[in-house]
Amino acid sequence: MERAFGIFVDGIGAAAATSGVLTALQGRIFGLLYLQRRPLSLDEIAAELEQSKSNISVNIRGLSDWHLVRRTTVGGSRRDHYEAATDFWRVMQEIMERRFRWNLRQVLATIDETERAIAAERGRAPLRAAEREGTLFIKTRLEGLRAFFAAVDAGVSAFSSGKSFAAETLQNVLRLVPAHRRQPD
Amino acid sequence: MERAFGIFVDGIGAAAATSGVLTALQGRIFGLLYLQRRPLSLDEIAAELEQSKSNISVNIRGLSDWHLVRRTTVGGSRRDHYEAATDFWRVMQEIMERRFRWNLRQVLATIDETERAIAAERGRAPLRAAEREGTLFIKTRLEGLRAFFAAVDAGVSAFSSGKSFAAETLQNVLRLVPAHRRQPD
DNA sequence: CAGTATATTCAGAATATTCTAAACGTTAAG
DNA sequence: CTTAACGTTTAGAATATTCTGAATATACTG
Repeated sequence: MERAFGIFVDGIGAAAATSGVLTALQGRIFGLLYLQRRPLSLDEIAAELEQSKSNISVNIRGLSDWHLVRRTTVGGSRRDHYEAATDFWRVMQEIMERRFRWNLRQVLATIDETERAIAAERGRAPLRAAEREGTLFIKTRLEGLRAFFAAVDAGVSAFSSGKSFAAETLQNVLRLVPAHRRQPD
Repeated sequence: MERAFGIFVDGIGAAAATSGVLTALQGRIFGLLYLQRRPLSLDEIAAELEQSKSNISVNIRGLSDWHLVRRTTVGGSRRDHYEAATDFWRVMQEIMERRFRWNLRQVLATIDETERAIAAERGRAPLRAAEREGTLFIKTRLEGLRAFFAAVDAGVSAFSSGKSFAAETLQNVLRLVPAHRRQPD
């Protein structure tokens, strides 16, 4: 049984490490708790995974943030105990909202900032013909990027609030952008 | 204009850094190329971003892998030149297939391995009653995890091959697992 | 074929991340 | 009120990642 536990804990750890959301240790903590019938204390987790208690403490907070682990209180002990959550749908929603969509909006915000900077710049210097042409190109590019990211954002929003969402919707958005921006390849 | 460029390049770089898919530098390379009307050479990119050519070389390969950048050849020069791709749908498909689904399958493979290890272990030692009960619990947990990840994998597959996909489908999978595994919270 | 222009690989430097152990703060028990 | 049992913060050690410049490989030019 020891062997099987190790395989699971390390396997989930490895998957977590490449997820872009959790660290390897967070994956291992979750793996350990998930196969446990009772909540474990910080010290038990630290001993089992051969890590310092402080490291477990800080990493488990991240897991709680994603609702992958919950803190419970166990009778007869004043230690905090933790158990794995099993509502994976909730976890997924949380990640989509707080990570994925946040990331999409970073891009949208950057596009806005860039356009404001262009407008400010234009006000200052006189505009020659060649420059105006260049600015138009850039604006078109920015709009193309915005269209895509806004569509994905809307799609993720719809999905995570339970609505159906078709890939086609996204692809339609792409069809609306000027042809010169698309490439065959 | 300098100013606006910088904002865009760094903004996309920052977004890329937290995407879990690209590094900050890869984001900046893409940002730079995306606002360019003509392909740039490695040296031009290196100069613009103040990085060594070798670093650009290695990072741009990653961008090509995701189809975010394409290598072209420019008349009159024998340098490789690069331009930003604009088929973001394709990029997304690529990431979903080669990154996201690959990650999901890592988890599914770990579950398989774990179950095989349990079976092997059981063959060796004699099985006491308490142990059999414990094994049942673990198997149930593994099945719950598998159900979720398999459903997400199927969903992503459907989505990226253009079919519609409803969140509901996923949530239905969850409803099928034993009640004791779900938690109110 | 020799020479030059280019991209890539690689060893080690620079930097960022993760981890530990000690210090600190807080709460409960005696 | 004092002490012990915790969890958290923090400074620095350990480790991993990213970046550079030199060495190497590749391919074009004459």
